[in-house]
Amino acid sequence: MGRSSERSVEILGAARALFAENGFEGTSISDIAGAVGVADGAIYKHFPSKRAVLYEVIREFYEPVIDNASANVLGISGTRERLRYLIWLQLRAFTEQPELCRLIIAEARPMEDYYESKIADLNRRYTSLLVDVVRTGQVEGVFRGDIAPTMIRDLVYGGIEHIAWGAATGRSTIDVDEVADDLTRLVCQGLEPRPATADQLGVRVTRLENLIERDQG
Amino acid sequence: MGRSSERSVEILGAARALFAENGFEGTSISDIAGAVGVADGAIYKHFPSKRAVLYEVIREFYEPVIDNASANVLGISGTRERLRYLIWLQLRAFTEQPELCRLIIAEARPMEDYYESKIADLNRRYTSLLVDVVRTGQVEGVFRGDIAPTMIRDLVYGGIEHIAWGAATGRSTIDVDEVADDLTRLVCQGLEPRPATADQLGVRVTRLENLIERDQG
Amino acid sequence: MGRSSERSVEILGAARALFAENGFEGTSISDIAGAVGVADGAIYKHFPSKRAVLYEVIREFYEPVIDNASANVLGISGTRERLRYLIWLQLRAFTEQPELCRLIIAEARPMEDYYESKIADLNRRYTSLLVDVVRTGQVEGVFRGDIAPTMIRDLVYGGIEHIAWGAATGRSTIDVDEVADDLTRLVCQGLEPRPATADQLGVRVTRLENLIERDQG
Amino acid sequence: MGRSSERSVEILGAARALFAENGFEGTSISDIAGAVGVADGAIYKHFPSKRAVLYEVIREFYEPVIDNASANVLGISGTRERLRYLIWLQLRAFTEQPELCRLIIAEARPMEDYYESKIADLNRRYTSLLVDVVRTGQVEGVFRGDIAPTMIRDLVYGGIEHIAWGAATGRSTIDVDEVADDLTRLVCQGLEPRPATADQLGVRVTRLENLIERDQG
DNA sequence: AATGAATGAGTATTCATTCAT
DNA sequence: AATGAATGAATACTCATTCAT
Repeated sequence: MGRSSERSVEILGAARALFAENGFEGTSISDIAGAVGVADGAIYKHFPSKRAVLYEVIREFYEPVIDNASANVLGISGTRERLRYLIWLQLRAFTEQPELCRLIIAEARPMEDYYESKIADLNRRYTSLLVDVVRTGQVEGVFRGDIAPTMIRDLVYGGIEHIAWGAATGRSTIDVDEVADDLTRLVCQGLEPRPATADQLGVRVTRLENLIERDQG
Repeated sequence: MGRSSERSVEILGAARALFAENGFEGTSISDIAGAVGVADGAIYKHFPSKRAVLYEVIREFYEPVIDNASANVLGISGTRERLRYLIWLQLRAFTEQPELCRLIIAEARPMEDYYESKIADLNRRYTSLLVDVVRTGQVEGVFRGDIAPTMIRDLVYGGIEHIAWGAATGRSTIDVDEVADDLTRLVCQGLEPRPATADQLGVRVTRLENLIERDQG
Repeated sequence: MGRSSERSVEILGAARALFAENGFEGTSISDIAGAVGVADGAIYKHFPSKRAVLYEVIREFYEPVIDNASANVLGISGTRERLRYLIWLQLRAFTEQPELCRLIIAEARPMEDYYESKIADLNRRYTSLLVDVVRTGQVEGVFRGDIAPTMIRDLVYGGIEHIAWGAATGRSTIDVDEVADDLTRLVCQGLEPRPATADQLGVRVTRLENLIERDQG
Repeated sequence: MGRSSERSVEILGAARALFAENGFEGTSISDIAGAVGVADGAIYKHFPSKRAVLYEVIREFYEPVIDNASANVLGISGTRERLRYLIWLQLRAFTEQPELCRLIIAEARPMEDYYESKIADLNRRYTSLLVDVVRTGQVEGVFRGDIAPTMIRDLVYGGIEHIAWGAATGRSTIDVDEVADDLTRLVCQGLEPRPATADQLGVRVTRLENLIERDQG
């Protein structure tokens, strides 16, 4: 495999730095070759296309994160703790490597062949960890069963993306642990199975009263 | 303003259709000029750049939605109902105009000057409606006060984006009303201020018992 | 039509000279643009592709020849004279413009879309003149009717191509009038309808005797 | 000679198949090396260049055909039969191996060094068989002596090329024996030495009568 | 307001050939 | 005989933007 040669490593290193700094479209094969100190054509001895370089850069960064997450999540007991771990992990990844995360979200994901790529596979493997945690929570009765676990997955990862994006672009700052706590508490409480409380019923009664008054007004 | 001339309207109409179909990068000034039936150069009598055309197309679509939302949200009583309305509105926008939403998310947002653009301003105005609702909820005591309203904003809009994206790209289907109900319930319940219930404590006690037993086993 | 602009004329002139000298593959768009004194991209305001330039160069040369041939051949009476005229015309074209003929034969014809191109249409129109002449000769009884006119067309034009090619590449020299006479005489005599002669029968009898002797040997 | 090593044979076999399928330009050294299962550079231990591989592929195919033709033509008695044999042989070659013939005609022949190559030599040796047959016919009085044998060679091989080309590209179909008969008869009759016949004179007299009447009308 | 020709920089990819090992 | 990484030149085509008319 070309993947293991020293030159491939050099190319990926240079590409990673350039992609992070200038984006995928903003980086040419010539830029990468120049940074490595080889001719343009040499890149194609190691990778079949520019996009393959991008995908490999992402994979190299993504895979260990996923392997690590897969291994650790099983060692954590308790649905809530597992959820918090996955939320915290993603927040930390975004906070520590905002450029690579931007690359994945803003450049790789909109590509038309993305959903057939290895990267999308990795992403599915990764996010399915959270789906499994939620599903287990539902089975054990810790979570309500009337909500799709995939919706929770989208809510959590979409939410984290937006929260972290603001921090990554310098428009806000976040404390990873604190945000992880807040999100976990929100989601767990939101998913908590419980009988209707007087409070909750009160809200619904108010709404009905309003509607009725409007009709009569 | 040249923006309101008949020709400008024609240009924006053609651009909107082409951008929606082929994306921003996939549409050339020549394509737009050709669709309108004018020479390439004519576009520049009405808009300073291709990107300005994009931003104007988005603004034209976005602004009425925001004005409508701003007006309506005030006519709705109850924090929960207001929240549900904003969630439902965003889900419907995504479901009915997936191409334009894709344009905003995947093409406009990654642009480097996006956050200084009018579109970002519009977006801020729009999403601040939700921030205000949450803040009001906190003031009124309906919501916990220990969580940043902006975080809720990011969570809700980021979550909706992911949920709707899957539907827009055909990988899943959603029922707008149902999802709006689910999300509203989840967030409201998650934000509900309340002392620990026996139920909730029970769960945590059980967990501790489990951990202790494991240590002793 | 861009075809009529002065710049188009300049481009075609430069392309014609360069194609004739260096061939199609041996000429780049940059070469043509450079010869005209414009930027590379300017070529594409007048022609959609490099191949379109080639086809237009050929058409410009070919069309008048064909129009002229179509008009004149009708003014000539007698099948033999018409045939000789077409043969002579083709020989002269090859002798006077060997490079352009080479371009058509060696570069345009092997192209995969050639048979769907305008050039192939022109060629068909041109060579069908000879088919019509032969067919008329057959109808009038001047030529035998037991041979396909299209085969004669292929024989004559294929033959001329080879004959003239040797001259064009400097490997031989030809006298156009003389060769035209020879070819015309050969083809007309070869197509002459006549009863079997003793000579001819003798040849065939000899062949049969040989075959029989071989079998008995 | 390295040419005869086992590896060389493998290379030529792979190259032949690939050239026939994808053409010379459409086949890369890498393709050939890959098909053989060796590294790219290995090809250059056996052949000095890609073009040399092409020429060798053609030679390997061509030489036996020529040796066979040379041997057989001497075993055939009668100028007409010899001529027919050569015509038939060439038609059959085209019909059975259209791809290799296409390779020679459309790819090898247009190459600039073709006429100095071994292939051109082979071709000359091959086509000179027909020149010799015609010349012998002239010496024996079977053919007119007032026509250059090389012209007959060009006419016959050029004609066959065009006739067979249409069939090879699927635009027509041919029956090899029938076409061989037609061509042989046409050429032999066309070359037949004979005084003007009454028939022939009759045609010419008629034409003159027509011309005179037209002038008087 | 409109034209439309011109710009000119920009770029991924291919491939025959070489050469140190 | 073989490797296979490296070369480096080569190239058609695109397109936002300008500007003389």
